[in-house]
Amino acid sequence: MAKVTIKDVAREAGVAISTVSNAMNNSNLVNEETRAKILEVAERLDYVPNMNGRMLKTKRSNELAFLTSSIQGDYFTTFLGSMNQQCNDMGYTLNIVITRDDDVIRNHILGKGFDGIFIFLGEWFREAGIQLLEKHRIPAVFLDRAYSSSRIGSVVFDSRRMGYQAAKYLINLGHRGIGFLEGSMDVFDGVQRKQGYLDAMEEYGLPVRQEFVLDGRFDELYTYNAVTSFLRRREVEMPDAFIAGNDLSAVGCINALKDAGYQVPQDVSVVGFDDIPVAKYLSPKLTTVKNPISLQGIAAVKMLVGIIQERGCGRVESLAGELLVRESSGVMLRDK
Amino acid sequence: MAKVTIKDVAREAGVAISTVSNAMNNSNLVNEETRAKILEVAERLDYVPNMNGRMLKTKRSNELAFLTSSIQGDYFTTFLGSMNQQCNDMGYTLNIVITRDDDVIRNHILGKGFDGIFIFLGEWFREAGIQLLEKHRIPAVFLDRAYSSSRIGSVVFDSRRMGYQAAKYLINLGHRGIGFLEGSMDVFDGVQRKQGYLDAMEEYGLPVRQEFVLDGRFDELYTYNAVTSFLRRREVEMPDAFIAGNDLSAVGCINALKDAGYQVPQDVSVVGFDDIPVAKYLSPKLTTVKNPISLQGIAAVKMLVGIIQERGCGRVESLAGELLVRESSGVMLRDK
DNA sequence: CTGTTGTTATGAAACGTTTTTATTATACCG
DNA sequence: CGGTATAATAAAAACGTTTCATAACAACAG
Repeated sequence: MAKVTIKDVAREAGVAISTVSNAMNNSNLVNEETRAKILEVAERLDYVPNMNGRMLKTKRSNELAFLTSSIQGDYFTTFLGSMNQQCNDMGYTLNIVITRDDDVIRNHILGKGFDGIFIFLGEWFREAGIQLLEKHRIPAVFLDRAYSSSRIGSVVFDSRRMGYQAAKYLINLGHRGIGFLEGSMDVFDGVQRKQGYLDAMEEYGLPVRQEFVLDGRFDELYTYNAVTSFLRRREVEMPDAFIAGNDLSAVGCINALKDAGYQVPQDVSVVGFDDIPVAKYLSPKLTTVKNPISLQGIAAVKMLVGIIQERGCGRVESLAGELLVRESSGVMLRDK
Repeated sequence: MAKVTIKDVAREAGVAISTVSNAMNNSNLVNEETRAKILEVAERLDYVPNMNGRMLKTKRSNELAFLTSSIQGDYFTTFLGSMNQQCNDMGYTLNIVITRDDDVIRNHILGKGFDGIFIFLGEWFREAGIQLLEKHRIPAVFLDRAYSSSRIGSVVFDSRRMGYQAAKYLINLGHRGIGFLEGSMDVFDGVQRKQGYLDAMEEYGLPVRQEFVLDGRFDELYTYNAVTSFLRRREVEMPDAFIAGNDLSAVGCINALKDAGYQVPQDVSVVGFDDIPVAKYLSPKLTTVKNPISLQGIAAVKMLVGIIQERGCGRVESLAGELLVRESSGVMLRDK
């Protein structure tokens, strides 16, 4: 069955297509009786306006795009759930596009007519992309970096502050040799969390021992291997605590410690980031910094819509988290 | 900066717009020299063809839609990851749309010009939706029900067979009073898994005791409550095993049993469905039926693209799973 | 010199809308 | 009854593409 267009409706209802258009768009230019007739016909024929035709004319789509390099893990789904809901509440449809391809990214930014773009592409989105956004004045909000201009904003988790707080918490427990399992250094949160940790160590006059800073890449297995090989080098002194770049990394770390015969938290405390759903089922239950992902998503939508509707302009919004003390940390007292 | 169109490129390159179009679409109608010039200009101006204009003409978008009522949980992200990859490999872009709204569904089916649709809407998609697809001959593949016609197919997990196998496994261990924690009865997998369980019970001549069949709704908390209140009714005899509709439900069940003082699997065996990532971290590690989600996603994409390109027609494809025996089942011997 | 063929480039129509402008019908007023 | 304001509808242009028919031009055969 051929696609039914506004013409079909017009013919069937015996009016001009402009009248159908007006009737469908609730214009008050059309007689109530005529409108009723038209709506009845439209309903009967399953008429749905062709979005391409419409957008070509109106230049507004009420569609937002979420460009992301991945949706694996609870982190992303939490994000997407809250953002999708908030978009709907504000009258927009969210299109989620998983890609790492420059051309696909370009097409979505320039060719699809989205009203605005959320960007969570990490290393897959670089300077050239920002130039493109700026040059063509595309409203955008970053979720994984801090950048702002008149039409571009960011909503980020204040990883630096929370990294600082996590370290301070361990220091106050009496820990002194605190190691850090850094995430990816080309990711905003990776850099910031580490910086927060360094801030705290410096504030308390504690030396940062380079051999206590391992590369964990936000990955469970990678961290497991890194910690295991670290532990094998028996000549090095042991840290009495680890801050991991995220919860997955913390899990890898704990498993490596256990497998090497250490007890968590009796021998070593471990703190993670994010509070993924499993965190509280692990044994020991994971002490972690809760990431207000849903709130971040909602704030991002509000900001982007604000920019689109010219009610606001781009800025960097930084959200605090919350340290959840569970079982993987905290045993050590000052006297150990 | 105003959006740059094919006209701008044409003017700048000193050719007609039809020539630009031909040059961009690799037609061999255009002189190599001219094409080079045009591509250079297009690149310089950041020209990206407007998809709406293009689709209006061509009626092909190379875009597929995935309509889903939710993306919470590893189940969906696994799906989406594999499907997205497969779509890209086959030259399509996947648009993920989370919705439960009839109008949004209608608009996406009829108004956006998708080449085809994946549907995972459960109870949010009913008979009227199928009628719409059929009437307008929209290629579609269901992932959560078995339906087929010339332009519509399904790729489903063979839940019935696996429900049967799970029950048979428990029966062979010596279990006789096997309970079932049913999922949602308006979901394909919910119905099928239960049916498989009933098949096995019947085959082995075991009576199905209605009071052993509880409503778990695929939900951890809901199941926890259901099992807890079941256990409180002390007059009823205890089942010696439970098959849960999915892993979440199994987790709720195990927690309820533990909290009531029972041991798993010493007192009661529990088997789940899906093999969610946490399954192997739980204590006891969960015995479950692995759901070949990625394969299902890939098969679905292949089927939909086949229908679109008229290389195949709709049918029901049913994928087997695999029983993973871990720690939450298996202790009982015939002599208990 | 005419007609044919092949290669490139162009002009114009079409896709399905919205929107602006024009047309028609109706009612009202002096 | 002529004129004018008002309401309802229609016609036409425009949005950015693709595509098809046509044009321009050269080369070449007869």
